[in-house]
Amino acid sequence: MKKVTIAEVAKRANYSSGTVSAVINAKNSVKPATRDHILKVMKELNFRPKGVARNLKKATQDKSIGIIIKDLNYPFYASIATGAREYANSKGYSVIVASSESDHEREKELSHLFSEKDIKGAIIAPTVEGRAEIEHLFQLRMINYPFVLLEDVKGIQANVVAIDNSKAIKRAVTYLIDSGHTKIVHFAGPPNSSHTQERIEGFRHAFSESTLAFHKDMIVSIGSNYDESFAKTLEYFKSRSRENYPTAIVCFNDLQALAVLTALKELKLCVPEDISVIGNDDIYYAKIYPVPLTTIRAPQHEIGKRAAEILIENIESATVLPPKRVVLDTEFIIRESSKVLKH
Amino acid sequence: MKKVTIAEVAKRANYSSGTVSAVINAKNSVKPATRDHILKVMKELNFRPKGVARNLKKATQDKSIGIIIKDLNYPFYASIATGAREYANSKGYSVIVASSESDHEREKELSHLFSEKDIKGAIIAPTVEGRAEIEHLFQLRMINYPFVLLEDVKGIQANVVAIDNSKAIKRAVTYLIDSGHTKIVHFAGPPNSSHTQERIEGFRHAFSESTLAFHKDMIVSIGSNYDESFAKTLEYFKSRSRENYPTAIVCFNDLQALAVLTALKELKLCVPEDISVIGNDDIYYAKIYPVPLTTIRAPQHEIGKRAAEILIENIESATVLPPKRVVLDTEFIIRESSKVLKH
DNA sequence: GAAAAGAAATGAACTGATTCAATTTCCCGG
DNA sequence: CCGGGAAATTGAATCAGTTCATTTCTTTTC
Repeated sequence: MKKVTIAEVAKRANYSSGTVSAVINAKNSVKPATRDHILKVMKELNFRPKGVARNLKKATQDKSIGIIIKDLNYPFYASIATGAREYANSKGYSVIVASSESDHEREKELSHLFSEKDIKGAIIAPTVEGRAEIEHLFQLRMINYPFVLLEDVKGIQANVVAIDNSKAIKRAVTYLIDSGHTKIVHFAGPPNSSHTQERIEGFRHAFSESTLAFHKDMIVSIGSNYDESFAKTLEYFKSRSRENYPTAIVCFNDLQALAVLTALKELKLCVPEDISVIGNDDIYYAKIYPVPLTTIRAPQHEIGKRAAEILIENIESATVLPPKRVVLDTEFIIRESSKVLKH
Repeated sequence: MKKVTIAEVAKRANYSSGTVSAVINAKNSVKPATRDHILKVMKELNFRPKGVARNLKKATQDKSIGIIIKDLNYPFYASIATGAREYANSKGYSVIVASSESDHEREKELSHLFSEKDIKGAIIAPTVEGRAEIEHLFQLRMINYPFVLLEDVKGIQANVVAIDNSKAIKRAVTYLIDSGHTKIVHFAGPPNSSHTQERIEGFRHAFSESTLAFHKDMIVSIGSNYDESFAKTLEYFKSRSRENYPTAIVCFNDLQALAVLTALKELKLCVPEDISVIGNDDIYYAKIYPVPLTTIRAPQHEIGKRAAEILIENIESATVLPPKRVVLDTEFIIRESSKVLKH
């Protein structure tokens, strides 16, 4: 199945390529009868003019940026994308989004796709599996392709807009300790995520600055998707006696926290009376939930906006700019899923 | 600021364009010293090879499709996109997503963007504002650009994968009527959406087949975003006496239904004891909610999958295929937010 | 140190559209 | 039926890279 070109259409229709081009571009210099005839031939041959070739000569260059997120369905990323989109749109850029599904290979493919399609730059939530596989980032850098990462990646100095996960969790845990909780556990995320590591670190750090001792049993791996977290929560509580229940759970993220809340309800445990639950991210649905979730708010909108800002600055710069690193503050939001035990 | 071309890099580096090209493409026929030198010049000039030109000659054509949804943050669309992505990926296609924000102009821009970038085809959730502005679809059709719509659009016969909104709502309302509800209202969506109209139609239809009379006060316009729906629900109940409260509310979509549930809680009205609430779509969060939502499930995953299937079939066809129209069934899911009044 | 082999670099042809000055066709008034 | 201006059409140049047969430069070998 060979590609049909404009030349073939022209030959078949007995007109020149210029006229066919005029038809495609809806120029009004073409006689209606000619136009109809050429359109008919185009349809017969299923002629699809190659966008790549069309744009080569075209004067007007479109402006567009891409975002590679890890999960289309997790509202956290959708909000970041929206923040980026709003800023980019205000600067005249279109925005397209793609999901890597936390798959390093797919991330690589997508970043190639973006650069090959002349998407002017990319915001990337990077997935680094095992040892740092970051050739694709160096590849982008080689062709001076502007990009901004949403997490630090070891081994490359690049534009980064991120939050301090460790500090954020530490703050929440310190709050729990200060409010009299002693039996605190962390329901941790997927082991291969750098976020998981940072959050565990923050958890430990809070203990090291308190009078309480950290114990590794306090870290419970509980998966990242809802169903898995729900099941593992049930399992966790069923496998221990009531006096060994924690009084507070710090979750990896809000979706997981919602799963925990639902599981606790099924176990007839009350939140926050029996157990305090703290989430992370402050996704849209965290505050909609009937027991509004105490959580650590990542400024999703702002993250997207700042990333887009830096990206566009790089795109429009005539020279290669030095990498920028922005760490945004999180906000600890106390709602109704946590309670103070003593003062 | 003129575009830096490979020729300039070549001249400045004292090598030929072929060698520079070899460097860009990481061919190993270049002497390391040469390579380093050319890379340095590339960086100095901030040379960004134009993807468009690179791809013109390249043998391997990438495979990719695009999806234009209306809202990145509404899980309904994210699920459709995911369904499409999974199928497309299995066929070797990359998928990119863009949001039109229900803005017809943006939809038009994005569809142009896709075709110009040689994204091989598009799935489009169309926004038709006021009179049918569908030139951009005809534009796509003219260049035989494959696309699939997620709603019927008047005035054009195209590939469509959709659900029967009217029928779906009718079913829910008939259920309510059969379970003894007499005071039923419909909290309708944004007036300019075809979905809103179809759902109102289904609501009326259920009444016309029952012994109950329809009255236009049963249709309450309540916006589409959460905050607006929440506020308007409060307002609705505060502006009438208790004996005029409905016993059942059929909502435009699930997000709205969640807003209604939250508002009712604030009003100290119990669901489903005092009032039954029915949603629409069955978004992910509908079942996570502590009062699991009775709703009408649109097979989001399936919609995306079928759309991608038809799209790819068209992309890979040597001839122009006749339009296909697929209407998928919805499923009425009774959970805990609704109750039967009598039998 | 010359010949052969291998490595590195060249540059013109090529990709598939658009563009636009030049040419041909059409149409209308005299 | 002719002339001239407008309308329609032509086709070669152009866009910015890749490709690859050919040439030039290095090594290696005896």
